[in-house]
Order: sequence, then C-alpha cells, then structure tokens
Amino acid sequence: MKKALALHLVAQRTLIPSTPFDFDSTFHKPDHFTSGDNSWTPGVRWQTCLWHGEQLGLKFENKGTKQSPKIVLSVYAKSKIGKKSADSLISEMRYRYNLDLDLRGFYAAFRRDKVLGPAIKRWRGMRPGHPSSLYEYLIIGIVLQNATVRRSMQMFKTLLEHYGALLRFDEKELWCFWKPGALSRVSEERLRKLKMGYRAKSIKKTDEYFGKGLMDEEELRKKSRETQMEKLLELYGVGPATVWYLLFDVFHHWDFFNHVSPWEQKIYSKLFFNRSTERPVSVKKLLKYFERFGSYKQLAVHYLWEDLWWKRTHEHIPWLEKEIRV
DNA sequence: CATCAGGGCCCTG
DNA sequence: CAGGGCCCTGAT
Repeated sequence: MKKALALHLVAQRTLIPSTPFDFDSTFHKPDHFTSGDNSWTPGVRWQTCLWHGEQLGLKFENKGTKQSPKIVLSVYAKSKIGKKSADSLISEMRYRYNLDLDLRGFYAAFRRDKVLGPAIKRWRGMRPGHPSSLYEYLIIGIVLQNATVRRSMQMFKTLLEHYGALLRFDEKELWCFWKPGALSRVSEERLRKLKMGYRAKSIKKTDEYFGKGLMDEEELRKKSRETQMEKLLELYGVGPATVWYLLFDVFHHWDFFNHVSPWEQKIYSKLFFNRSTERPVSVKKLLKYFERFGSYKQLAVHYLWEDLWWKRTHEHIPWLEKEIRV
C-alpha cells in the first residue's frame, strides 16, 4: 500500500448552477461503480482531479435547494494553486457536470410522457456528466470492454494502485489518475501480468498517443459530432461501443443513440417491453423505440437508466442483479 | 471437468 | 463484410 500524500485546503469557491438543479443525482451515479477515486454521501461529493499536472482533492457540498441551488467547492492541494488555474478548474467542472445545462425544452416535451414523465418527476434537475478527462475516460472505456463489472473494477483499481497516487484530504483517502504518458516505461507484458489481458496493447497505445500531446481535448470539443467520432475511432482500441459512451459522457451529445450492448439490451427489454432477459427484444427494435425522444434520445435514456439504478440502491431487483454481476 | 460469453475491437481472408 | 481470436472469470 502506498503512503497517502497529504493535501490541504487552498481554495474555496461558490458555484451557482442553472435551475432546477438536483445535487445528488448529478454528482452521484449509482451505475458508475466506484474504484476508490471518489466518494459520496447525500449532499457531499469528494473526488480527485489531475488538473494542469496538479494532484487535487475536490469536495463539492450542497448548500442550496432545487430552485435556489448553490454548491461550495473546496480545493485541496499540496501547495497553493494560482488564480488562473483555479478559474480554469471551475469552468472545467461546470462543463463536466453540465452545471449550466438548460433542461426546460426536454422537460416541456416529455413531462407528460407515459414512460419518461415519472422519471423526470423523480429526477428533476439531474444533469448528465462524468468527472473524467478524455484520456482518463479512454482508459476506463478500455477496461470496460468485453468484461463483467467486477472484472472491470478490478482492472481499474489495479491500474490506480500501481500508477496513480493516493491523496489524503478532508479525512478521505482517494486515488488520483496518473498523467498521460506516465505509462511510457511500463511494458505491455507488465500490463498483461496485471491482468489487463489483450487490452494492454490499447492502454499502451492510448497512453503513448496522449503522452506525445497528439490529442487536444479542448479543440476536439469544438468540432462537429461527425469529426469527433471520426477522430475517436482512429484511436487504437476505440470502436462503436466506446465511441458512443464518449460522445455522451465526454462530449455531451444528448441526441446520439446508436449502440446497445448485450447486457443493456436485456435490461431495456425487461424495462420497456417486459420481456424476459433470456429472450430480449432486438437492438433494432429498441433503437426504434427510442426514436420517440427525438433530439433528446440519449438524455432520455440517461434519465431512465439512472432511475433504475437509484431504485436498485433501496430495492432488491433480482433480474437486474443477475445481469450486472458486481 | 469443459465450454462459453462477456459493458468489443482488431485483423485477416 | 463476416468471423476468428483475444485475457480472464464466473456461469452452466
């Protein structure tokens, strides 16, 4: 076990999101299985963040209400961070958690929808979002490939514990991601020994590509969805499944829904067609079903998906347990 | 015990 | 463009 690096409070800022805003469902996604890099309790989220090369601890606290939201963000670091760095960190967090997202159009269109209406009512103010940079998300995406949840978590945890840094702040100990390029001296063979399997090659290539500075995430965000998709698919180890996750979680496209993985297929079949998971509805039919949500397809999926996972936190759902195998 | 598919993707033919 | 192979694991 590595020794934790002690951080201390270096900045505190207040963030005001657009309304309505729901803190807990925005900052905690029960389907993002945690691997020691974040922690949550109602009203508070802790996470690490590698920002401009600095290992940071972040604490978000809910200090407002749905209609009058207010978040206090405390930044912990080894030593003082400049105002510029703090400012850019804030705007990045506003981006990653979609704090300025306007959901009115979405709600107005589907508030009365038979399927989506109840989920909107329950999760009013929830934002989609993901804490990771593109590089970090790619590493996560790679360990998700062709593996069950338990195995993915194992792989991610192994990587963090070998190449990440353990940070201590606000009485929490959490793992922080390594810098892109940090794996340059780690051999593919070594990664295989750490049980990454054939993914070792993808991890190496991704790290090398980003380590050389060949990918500009900021610039790519400004490009069209088609360009983004094209650039992402050029990366070794990125295919249709991973690109679909990326376009939603990292690039914030709410209307793009073209991929359903086998376990998701089973879950949607049960949810929307009440079909047994042994005989799921075809992917084509599922995609057609979601057409009704038009330009909000993926956002609709997110609301329904999160609704199910929150339900799981306080209710045993046998058929779901069977599919996820944590 | 063996076999198989899994929160895919690459490569070959 | 279809299909085999890939690391490892848990299910059957």
